[in-house]
Amino acid sequence: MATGRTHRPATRSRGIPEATVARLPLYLRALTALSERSVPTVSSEELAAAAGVNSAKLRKDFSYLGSYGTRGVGYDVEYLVYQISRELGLTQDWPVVIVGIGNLGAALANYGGFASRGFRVAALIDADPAMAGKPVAGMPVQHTDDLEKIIEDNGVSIGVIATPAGAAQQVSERLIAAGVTSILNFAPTVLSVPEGVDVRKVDLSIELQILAFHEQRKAGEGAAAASAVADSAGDVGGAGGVAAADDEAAAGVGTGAAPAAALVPPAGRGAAAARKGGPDGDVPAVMPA
Amino acid sequence: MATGRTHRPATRSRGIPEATVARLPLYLRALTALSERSVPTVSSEELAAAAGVNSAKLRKDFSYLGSYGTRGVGYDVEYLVYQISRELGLTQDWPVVIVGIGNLGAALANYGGFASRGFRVAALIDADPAMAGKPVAGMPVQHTDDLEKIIEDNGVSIGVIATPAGAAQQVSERLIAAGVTSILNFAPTVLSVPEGVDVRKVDLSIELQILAFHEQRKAGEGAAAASAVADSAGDVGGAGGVAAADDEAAAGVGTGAAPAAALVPPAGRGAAAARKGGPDGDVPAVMPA
DNA sequence: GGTTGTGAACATATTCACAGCA
DNA sequence: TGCTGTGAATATGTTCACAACC
Repeated sequence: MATGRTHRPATRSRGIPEATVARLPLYLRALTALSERSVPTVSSEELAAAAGVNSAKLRKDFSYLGSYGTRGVGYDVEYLVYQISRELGLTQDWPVVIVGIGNLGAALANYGGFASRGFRVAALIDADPAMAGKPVAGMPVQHTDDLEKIIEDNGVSIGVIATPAGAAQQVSERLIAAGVTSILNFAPTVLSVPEGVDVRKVDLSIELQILAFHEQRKAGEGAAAASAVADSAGDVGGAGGVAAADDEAAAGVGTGAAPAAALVPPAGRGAAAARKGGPDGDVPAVMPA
Repeated sequence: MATGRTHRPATRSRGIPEATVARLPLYLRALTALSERSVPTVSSEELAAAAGVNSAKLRKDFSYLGSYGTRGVGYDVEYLVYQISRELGLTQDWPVVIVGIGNLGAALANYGGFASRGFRVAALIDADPAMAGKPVAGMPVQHTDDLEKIIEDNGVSIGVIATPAGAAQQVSERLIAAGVTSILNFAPTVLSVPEGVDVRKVDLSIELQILAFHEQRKAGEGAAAASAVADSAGDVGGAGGVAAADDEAAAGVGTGAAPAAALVPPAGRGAAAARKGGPDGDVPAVMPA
C-alpha cells in the first residue's frame, strides 16, 4: 500500500464494512456539531443518540477504525473528527462537476454543505446553449462541449448527474471516458458503467414508493389487526434501504421518463393469469380507483 | 387485513424483506418502460439486466410476492406491473405536501415523475411570507401558518421536508401532529420521531462522502498494489447503502448546518491520543494538505 | 429446451452481553 | 464504577444450483 506496509497488517484490518462506511458521515456530522459547542468528549451512548443509531452499533463501527476511545470516559471529539475525516478521505480536496443545471442542479450548486467538507464545485455544465455563461451560485455555467476539457483541467474524479433521465447514460459515459470514477446520479435511470466506477443513486420517486408501501401496511393493519406498525420505523437512521432519486426532468424533457400508460388493472389476460397466482390467496380489495 | 383473510394465510407470506421492497420500484420502472414498448413478457434475466440487479435476486424478490411467472416463458409484463403497483400501494392516490420551497423544493415540485405514479402534490408550503401566493410549478405557495389545516383538509399522510436543517425537526413535529405518518427528509439532520412514523432521508453530502471514501481507496490501492478496485462497484443497483441528503440550506440559512471549525490535524492532544490508537498500525501518508 | 421458484450455503449486518481497562 | 471493545448469537440479505414445470 501507499506506506509500503505489509498487506493486511494483522488480523482483519482491510475493508471497513459498507454499512459502517455509510454511517461514518452521520457520526461525523454529529461530532462536528459537538466540536462547535466545544464539547471535549462524548460517550457512545450520547453520540449514538445524536446520530440516530444505537450505541452498540456505533461502538462496533468505531472498532473497525481502531481503538479510539477511552474506557470509562468516552471518545475525544476533536480526535474522532479527524480520524473519521481521514478515513473518509475528507482531508483532501475533491473537485466535483455538476452536469445538468436545471432546478435541481441549481439547488445542488447552491448547497452550502458542499464546500464545507472537502468538496468543491469545480464547474457547472449544461447542454443548453442558452445557459452557457449564465451565473448560477456565483459561477458561470459551461457548455457540455467542454466537458472533457473541464474534467481533465480540474482533475475531477467525482461527477454529479442532474440531467433528465434520457441524457444520463450518455453523460456518464463522457464523464467516465474523461476520467471520472465516481458518480452521484440523480436521474431516474439505471446507469451501466464499467467495473471500477462507483455509482450511487438518489431517487425521489423510489423513496416515495417505499414510504407508500409502509403507509399502506399501516392503514391495512390498523383497520383489522392493530399496531404492527413499528415495522421499518423505529430506528430512523437504520441500515437497509437504497436511495430515492429525483430528476431534473421537469426542467429538461416534458415530464421525465415514462409517465403515462399502464396502471389499469389487468382486465383481460391479467385476470386469467391472476388465477394461478394467489400465492397466499391475497387478492385484497385494493381495486385501483 | 382489509379483506378479512385469516392472518398469515399459509407459510410465510407476511413481511416482504425490506431489501426487496426497496427494489420493487426499480423493477416497476423497468417494467413500465417495457410496457410502453408493448413487450408482452420478460424473462428474469432480461428484466434483471434492465433493473441493474442479478436474475437470482430478482426471482427471489418476486417469489415473496407470489408465483407470478411462467416456467419456460417468463413474466407477463402488464400483470407484473399491476401486482407490484398494488403491493407498493400505488393503485391508490397519495397526496403529499412539500415544505420548504427553495431551490430544492421547487425542483421537487416541478418533478414530473411525481404525479405519474400515484403521488399528487397537494400543497407547497413555505415559512417565508414573501413566498405566499407565488406560483411554483403552477401552484400557489402557502404559508406555514396553515400547515395543519392543509394536512387535514387534504388527508395528507406523506410529507416532504426540503427546509434548512434548522427548521426540519420542528416542521416534522407539526406535520406529525397534524396526521402525517411518513416523511421524506432532505434536510441534513437526524429527525427524531415517535414510533410508528416512517422517515427516509436523502442526503447529498453523505452520498458524496461515501463516494470519496471509495475514491480514496482506489487511489491508494492503485498506487501500490493494483486493482482491488471492484470493491463497491460491480453491481450498481446494489443493496447496502443508506441515502445521501441535500438541503435547501443555501436558500434558507447562510450556508447550512455546520461548516467551519475543525478538520485540522490533532496537533497537541490528538497526537498523544494517536499513539495508543494504531489499530493495525495503519497510519498512512495521507497527511492533510 | 428454457425458465421459474426455492431450499440450502454463504455473506453481511445487527444486537447481546460481558470481559477488560481507565 | 463507568464505559469501551469485541466475541458469540442472531437476523437479514445474497448467491448457488437444481428440481419442477411449461
